Amino acid sequence: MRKRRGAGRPTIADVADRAGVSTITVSRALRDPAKVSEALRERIDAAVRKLDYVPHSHASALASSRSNIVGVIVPSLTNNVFADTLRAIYDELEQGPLQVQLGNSRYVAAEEERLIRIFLSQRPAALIVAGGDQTKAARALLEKADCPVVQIMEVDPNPIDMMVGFSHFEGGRAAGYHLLQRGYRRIGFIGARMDPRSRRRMEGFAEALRSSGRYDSELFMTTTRSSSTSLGAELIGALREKRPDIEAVFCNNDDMALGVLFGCQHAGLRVPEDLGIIGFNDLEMMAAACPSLTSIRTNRYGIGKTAVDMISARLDGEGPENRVVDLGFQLQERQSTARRA
Amino acid sequence: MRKRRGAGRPTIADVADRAGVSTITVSRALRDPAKVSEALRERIDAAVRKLDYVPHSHASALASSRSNIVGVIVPSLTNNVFADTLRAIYDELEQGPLQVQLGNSRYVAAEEERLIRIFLSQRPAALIVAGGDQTKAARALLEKADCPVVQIMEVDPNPIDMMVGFSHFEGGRAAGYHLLQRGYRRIGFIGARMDPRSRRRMEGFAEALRSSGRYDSELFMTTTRSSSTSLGAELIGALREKRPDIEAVFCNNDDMALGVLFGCQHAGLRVPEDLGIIGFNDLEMMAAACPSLTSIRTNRYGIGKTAVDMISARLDGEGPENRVVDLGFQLQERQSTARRA
DNA sequence: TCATTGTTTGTTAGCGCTAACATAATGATA
DNA sequence: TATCATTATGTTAGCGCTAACAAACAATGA
Repeated sequence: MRKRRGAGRPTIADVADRAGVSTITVSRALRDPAKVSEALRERIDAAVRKLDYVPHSHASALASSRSNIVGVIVPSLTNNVFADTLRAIYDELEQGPLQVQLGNSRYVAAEEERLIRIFLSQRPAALIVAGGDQTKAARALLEKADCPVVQIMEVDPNPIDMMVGFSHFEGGRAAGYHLLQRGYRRIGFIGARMDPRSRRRMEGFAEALRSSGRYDSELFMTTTRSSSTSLGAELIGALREKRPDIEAVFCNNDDMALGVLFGCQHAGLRVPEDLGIIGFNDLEMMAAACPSLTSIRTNRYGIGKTAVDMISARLDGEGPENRVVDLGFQLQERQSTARRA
Repeated sequence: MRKRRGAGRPTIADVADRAGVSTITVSRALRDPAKVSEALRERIDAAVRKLDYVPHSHASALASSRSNIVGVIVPSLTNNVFADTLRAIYDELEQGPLQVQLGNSRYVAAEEERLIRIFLSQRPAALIVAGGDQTKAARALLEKADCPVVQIMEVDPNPIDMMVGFSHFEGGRAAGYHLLQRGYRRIGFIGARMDPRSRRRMEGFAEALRSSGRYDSELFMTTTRSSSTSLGAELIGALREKRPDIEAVFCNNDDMALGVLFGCQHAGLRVPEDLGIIGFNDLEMMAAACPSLTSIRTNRYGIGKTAVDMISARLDGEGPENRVVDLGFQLQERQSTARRA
């Protein structure tokens, strides 16, 4: 006799035998209990517990051409911004039958496209991708994917399917208005990485300054290097060397803002008297810093939670109420911009 | 005729037809090209490219009882320490055929055990878990798992299978010796979360102080709350209230150390003159801070990279050279402990 | 009473792939 | 040349599950 493979763990057939029913009834009892009578359901549940049965997800995926995997593609694993959103996704998803599969696109659109291909080849239950700047090919793939797709971190009137986030342009603009309102006049911008979302923040910021005739491109300094605290310190140094008259600066994220603060302290500058600082995202340390740092607070955990809610609603057959959800942002005013206007 | 399911994407049979060979030959050509002759291999490769064929991982996993998934279980997604290690794992793994599946145990041993069960039920190619403090049941499961298992972040003479990390006890001890050597006398400890690794750091630290007769339990303050910058500021305030004579403090991680710095600045204390500060991990911002912060540097990226190397070696049939790899740590002396001894 | 509808359970045939065995082709050896 | 070992390819039978169809049964109503 030919050797049996993979023997060992109990299968759905073992459960069916023990409960005295057919395998399909077990399958139904596990996936959609309402389809099975009370009596059988109880016998099946007992058998499952007794045998310590765990469904074989690969077999299920093969038979149904539908896996229990939710693919999540983010551009960075080290950026705290995504960490909070990921945490929410895991918190929400790990309770149900769905599993997270995480991909790291490293801020490279082609890499994102490659990951989308790989994930789609596994027939995911749903897909979550960051932002709205996919390649044409990637967008086409996602549009014809027969699973829910949620774009996170941004809002856009033309989502691929669903979207939850906030307007980076408006966030940047709010930062600009705040500095203007505080009476700062020579206002600059420091940005690292300059991915599409950072760019939109910068554009919103520039727009605000322009509306008051205060836009000065010489005070804008960007780099494609990845953001870090030391880079923030370095760039404010370079910017002040070029333009010692700078009065305030908006940083494209909080790490950079913290670095600017440290740079000022090393240079003996007073914040906010000599330089006003505003960051973006409002990470936890911003409130603790000395002086505390003004920032634009974003609801990163809420974005992850909402994305999963949207997916769940769709999988349960209810369309979500809105295909695009704007979770907004709030200005957190703190000492670093508290100059007497 | 009964409706066919899942039609659509090309299967291995389509590739086989086009290349004029059997399916098993295609399967072999893709998994182990050396087993197939040059001529066929080329025809198969051409067919694969032409059809844009992507293997169906679930079908493969089902047939072979072996998936291409490497399960990774970490206690936190927001802790930067794990972010660096995860990044390394992704960097190394995403080049090959293996996929990462990430689980978040939230520092709860029972949750870790649950995740281990789920992951093992998918017959992973390998498993990476943080630390050496699994529940008995979890350890038993991992010991009889028929896949490579790597414990990361720590070293221990009795690994489940393989291990890469460093000694937290020694790291803590090094911090203690450093403060003693700098001439600090009333030396304290601030720790949040107090997971097993933090506890070992504290024990090593206490050991160092004891060896000089400088251990004072009143100067040790811990909490199970999760670590954050604001918590660091809060705890140093509480500690100084109790013992205003404290001269230096070791924080169980860098976030806490940064918070202590901010707390001192808010209170008008000079660092390092009034209070010496040393952290743990040496995150990027430590060098940028003002004053720059002393820390124990750990090789987090290297840990992830080594873990994957060990797995690859094992999967390629070569055992790794050593089952336990100690990547060590280095003291990074900076301004925050630069008191004239 | 019997057709009609809905509900519950079962039978069958795969999903796409690979392990195990089988066989053909090739080379080495006596 | 016959024999054996080796390599290259093929045939067959599942892996564990679920979609589609089928059948049995109960409830309903004219």
